[in-house]
Amino acid sequence: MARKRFDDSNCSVARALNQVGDWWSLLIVLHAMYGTRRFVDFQQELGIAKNILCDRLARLVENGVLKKVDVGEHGSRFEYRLTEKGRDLFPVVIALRQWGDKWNPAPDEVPLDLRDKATGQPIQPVQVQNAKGEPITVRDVFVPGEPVPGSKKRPA
Amino acid sequence: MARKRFDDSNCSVARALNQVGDWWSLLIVLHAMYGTRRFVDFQQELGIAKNILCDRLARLVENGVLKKVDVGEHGSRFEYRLTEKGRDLFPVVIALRQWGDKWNPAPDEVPLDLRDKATGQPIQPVQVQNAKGEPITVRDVFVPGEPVPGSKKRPA
DNA sequence: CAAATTTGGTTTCTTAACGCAACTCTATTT
DNA sequence: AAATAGAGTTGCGTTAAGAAACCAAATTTG
Repeated sequence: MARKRFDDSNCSVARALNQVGDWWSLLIVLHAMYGTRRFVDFQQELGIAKNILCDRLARLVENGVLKKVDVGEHGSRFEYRLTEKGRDLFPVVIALRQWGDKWNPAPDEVPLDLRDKATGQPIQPVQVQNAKGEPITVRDVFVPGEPVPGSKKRPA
Repeated sequence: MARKRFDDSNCSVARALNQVGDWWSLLIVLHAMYGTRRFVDFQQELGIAKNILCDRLARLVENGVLKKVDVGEHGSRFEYRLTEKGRDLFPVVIALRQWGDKWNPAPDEVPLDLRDKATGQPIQPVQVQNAKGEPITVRDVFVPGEPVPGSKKRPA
C-alpha cells in the first residue's frame, strides 16, 4: 500500500484496490486459493519478508478477506483461511491469471489448466457477458446517464 | 511498484501484477476504459501526482497496455489509448469493480450499471465458468497433476 | 507581437514502505 | 532440559511514492 488511502473514494475499484491492490495481497489470496494456510508456507512459497507477510495477513483479516483460525496442532497454531469475501475474489484472480498467461506467457510455464472437479473439463476464460450470456468487450458497453464513452470526452 | 520485481517469476499472476499490480496502474486503465485519454484528464480525475502519472503511463506504454498517440491538436499533443492488451483487462477490472460493489459498497454510490450497447440490458456478474458455462467457485476446481487443493498442503 | 495559459514532463526533497536480519516468545519435539 | 518450529516484532538501511516547484514547447489572449 502507498500513502494515499482510498477508503473513502467514491470509486469501488479504488476501494477494492485499497484492500487487495498491493503487490502481495492478491498473491496471498491466490496462494490461499491454492490451499496454503499457514504462515511459514506463505512465507516460503511467496518469498516474502516476514514482517510484510504479518502486515498483509493482518490487513487481509482486518478487511474480512481472510480469517485467522486457531488450530492447536503440533506447533502450528494458526491458519489463515479465505472468507466468503475472499473466495469471491476468484474471478478477479483467475481473470488476472488468464490475462497474464495470454499476454506475458513464460516459455517454461503451462498456462494454467484449471479444471472442474465435477467434470474434469478445463474452465472457460473469464469474460464479461451481456444478459444473454454473450461475451462483450469494453466497446460494447455504456453507463446509462453518461455520454457514451469513446465518442466524446467526459466532462470530468 | 516495490523493489521486488517479478518479471521472471514463474507465476503469471505475479508477472501480471508486475505490470498493472500497483495502486495507480489499474485505476489508469479503468479510466482509460471510461474514455479518458489525456494526461491532464487522468491527473485531475485520479488526483495523482504528475511525476507518478508520468511514470505509470510510461510503464503502461512500455508494457504494451497503453499506446501513446501524437495528436497535434489545440495544445494537447498526446493521447494515451488502450491497446488490445489493455482492453483485454476488461474482465479483470469489471470483476474487481463488482467485487468492490458487493463487499465494500459506498452508501452514496450506485453499484455500477454497465449496459450492453446492443440491447441496453445490464451486464452479468463476471464469473468463472466450467465447460458447460455453469458458474463455479474456487472449491469446484483442481489443478491436474497436483493433489487436490484443500485436502492436503502442497509440497511447496 | 508579447504575455499568459495549457499540456506534458522533470527535478528536488521529504516521507513512508519495503526487505533483510536479528531477536522474542510460546509450544512442541527429542 | 535442550533444541526446534511457528508466528511474530524490532531495528535499520534502501528505495519508491508523493507534493510542489520548475521547465519547455505550443497556443491562446490581449
